[in-house]
Amino acid sequence: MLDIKYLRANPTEANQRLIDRGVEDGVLEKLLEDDSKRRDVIVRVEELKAKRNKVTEQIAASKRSGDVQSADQAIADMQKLGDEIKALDEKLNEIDNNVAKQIAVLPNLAHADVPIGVDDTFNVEQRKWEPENYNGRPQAFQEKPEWLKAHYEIGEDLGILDFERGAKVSGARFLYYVGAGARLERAVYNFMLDEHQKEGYTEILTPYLVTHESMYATGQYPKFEDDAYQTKGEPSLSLIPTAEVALVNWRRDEVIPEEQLPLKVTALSPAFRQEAGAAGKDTRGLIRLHQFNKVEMVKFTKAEQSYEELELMTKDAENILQKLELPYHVIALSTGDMGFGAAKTYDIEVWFPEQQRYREISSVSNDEDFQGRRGHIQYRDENGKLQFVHTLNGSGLAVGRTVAAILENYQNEDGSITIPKVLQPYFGSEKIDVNNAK
RNA sequence: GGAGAUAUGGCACAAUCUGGUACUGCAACGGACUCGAAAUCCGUCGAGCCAAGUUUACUUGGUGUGCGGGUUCAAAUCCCGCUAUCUCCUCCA
Repeated sequence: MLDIKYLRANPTEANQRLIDRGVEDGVLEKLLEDDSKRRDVIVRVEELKAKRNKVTEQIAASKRSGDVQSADQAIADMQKLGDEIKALDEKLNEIDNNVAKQIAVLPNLAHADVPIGVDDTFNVEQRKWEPENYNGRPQAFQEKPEWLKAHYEIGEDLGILDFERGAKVSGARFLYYVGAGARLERAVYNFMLDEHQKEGYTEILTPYLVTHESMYATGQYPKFEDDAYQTKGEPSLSLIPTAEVALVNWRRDEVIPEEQLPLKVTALSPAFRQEAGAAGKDTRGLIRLHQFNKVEMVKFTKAEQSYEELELMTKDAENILQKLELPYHVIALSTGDMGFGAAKTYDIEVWFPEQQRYREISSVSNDEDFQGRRGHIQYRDENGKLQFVHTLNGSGLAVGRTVAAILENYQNEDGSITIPKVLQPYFGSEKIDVNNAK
């Protein structure tokens, strides 16, 4: 949520920054008009309430002193005032809700660093990384050999990814991992969690169903309600679209002791997404599923340290790819390509040799105080004043996409898969063989 | 799922039956005593949120007794609904 005081004080600047984030011109103007109406009503109703409080005190005093007559007179006078207050309160309530609704759907403002642009063509590459030693693989398969297969073909040929039965049981965009496939997935997320723990993140296991209030605090609701799965009945719960929701809300409505900041947590969870609006995109393979595993990192930080921590968190995600020896690059997202709550985002994209292109495998964002404000997550600064924490979130990494990247980058001409060195202790062997993929 | 109990400042609690400035203690903060500290004494102390005014820190008003409603001139107190916690029963991994 944006700070209404900032919007009031800097309407022109705020309007331009909102336009950069894809908000229509005029939306802010309407909001500020209603906000001004709101304050007019507050002034009026508070005057009346102050009067009522005074008279009520007098009534109490009269009754104590036994002056029943003047008390009765005052009570009769106050009846009308009570009705007025009630009517104004109702009106104020209506305006309040109206203003709250308008501000709830405004995205976060972008940090000054962020490239301005309407879509992903304005993103800017920050750096590129390739392993020195490809374990005997042709370098990034930049000249694509004829035998090179897409990850889903390898997976199906080896019998370790079963998309067909996934579709039978749950529909499109679901799958079964079988044997070595399931084990590889487990090796990957165990490796990731261990790495993050070494960097000081506390491992958390979270609920996967959360209230609408939680979805509001992290910014999924009310604007993106169609993207989530919800349970029937009261209260309706939402399946988390990312562990970020469960991790950030962990400390909702709390004041975090300053000395605990930055507070770093990590969690493995399935992520459930309707993928509304992605029909026909990435229909094959592990790239875009309704349910996928992801290891997520979240940080709660003080305001002045959040950008430094954003760089560090990005490095923590990159560290995983470097140890897995997978080529990637880091890009800074433009104002038009960032998510709703982000003030600045780096995407990490990993090389898929069969597609001959980079695909997103991690997204690391600083939301500044956007979520802290929505979810009332605070800390006391050195002056003892309450401040909203800054929150950061990043995939570290999407597990399914990592498995896909390993299958494509580590495939051999005979159809077998070499297991990346760092995963071998987790996986239990060095290879997935063609004839023995269990 | 059924029954009962509980929810009040940072903490512990009183006021709830019988509506009328939310008690007290601890902690915290300021001061006195002291070379200094402890003890003692005096004083302050409802966090937060909203608004107005002076301008950066205050002042005033509103709100604030788990949450949401209702009754009333007035609600911690009466009425309705909800949530969480505890106990018992039931069920279960």
